[in-house]
Amino acid sequence: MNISQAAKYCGLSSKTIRFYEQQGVIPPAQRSANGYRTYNEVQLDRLCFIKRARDLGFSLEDSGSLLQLSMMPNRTSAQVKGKAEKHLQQIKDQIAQLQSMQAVLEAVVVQCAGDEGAACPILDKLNGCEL
Amino acid sequence: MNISQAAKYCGLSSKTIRFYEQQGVIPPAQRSANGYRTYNEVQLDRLCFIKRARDLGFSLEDSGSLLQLSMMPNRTSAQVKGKAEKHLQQIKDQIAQLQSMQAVLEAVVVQCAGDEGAACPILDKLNGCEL
DNA sequence: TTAGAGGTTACCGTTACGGTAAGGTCAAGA
DNA sequence: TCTTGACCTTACCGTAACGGTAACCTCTAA
Repeated sequence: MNISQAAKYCGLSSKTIRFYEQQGVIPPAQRSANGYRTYNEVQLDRLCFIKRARDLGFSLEDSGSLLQLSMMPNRTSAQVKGKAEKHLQQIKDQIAQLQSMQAVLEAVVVQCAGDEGAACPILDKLNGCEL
Repeated sequence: MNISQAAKYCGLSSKTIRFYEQQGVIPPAQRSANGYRTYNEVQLDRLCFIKRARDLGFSLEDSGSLLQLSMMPNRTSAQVKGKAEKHLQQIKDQIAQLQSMQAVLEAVVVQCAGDEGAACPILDKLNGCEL
């Protein structure tokens, strides 16, 4: 299986797969006689694993670590859970931060006429006026 | 007022202020005889404006555009509201995405024993097992 | 034979800074 | 006066996770 087929199968781009390989997130793909990368089921599974971890917001480095753990029989679920919980907390923090931005923005957008006039509560807010 | 004092006043770093100037987000600061940047109230206000916009999640480019609008008497509040609403929508999208990650992660973290065993629902999930 | 599709490496650009280096400036103490 | 430390300057590298582009090779079908 060529790289573009593997990419389509996993929902990645060819460039992304090469990048993962170059970063050491996945082991180097085997090459056929013409130098093209080839992928078998095991490699496909690894790619999909990384894709799923990335979709859950894990960093590429963490995704690689999780893949390593997944392949180690002597791992402990505590190791994995630790990483997952840490990541989960980061997500919660991000959500909280975004929600506070959202609250301020919504409050101020509602008050803005959005017409041809120059008066604007949004700019007032950014200028430090309390309102 | 020197750059580090201005930085402290606005809650920025000196490097960040220099970066903003170099990016054209704020006009170049005046220099005293020794070549040091100096800041007066007007410049401080601009810096704080950018800081507040950044704190609301606006990109540096958008923050600069908003500052431009703020200084233009012939602006319309519709221009500002348009940018704010677009940004607000992006924030909402980000929150939704993070929340879906959070839901999956929480569901799977709860099921993980987090002990010395190798069995791990988190890795199962990443390996594509439905559970 | 040739065109087009797909493969390869390599390098630049993105965002918003932080880190570090190499050097000039200023105020205060010995 | 000398020095020391804190502050300023510019300039360049690194970050995360790719996408874009160039220059070139390889395969397949008409």
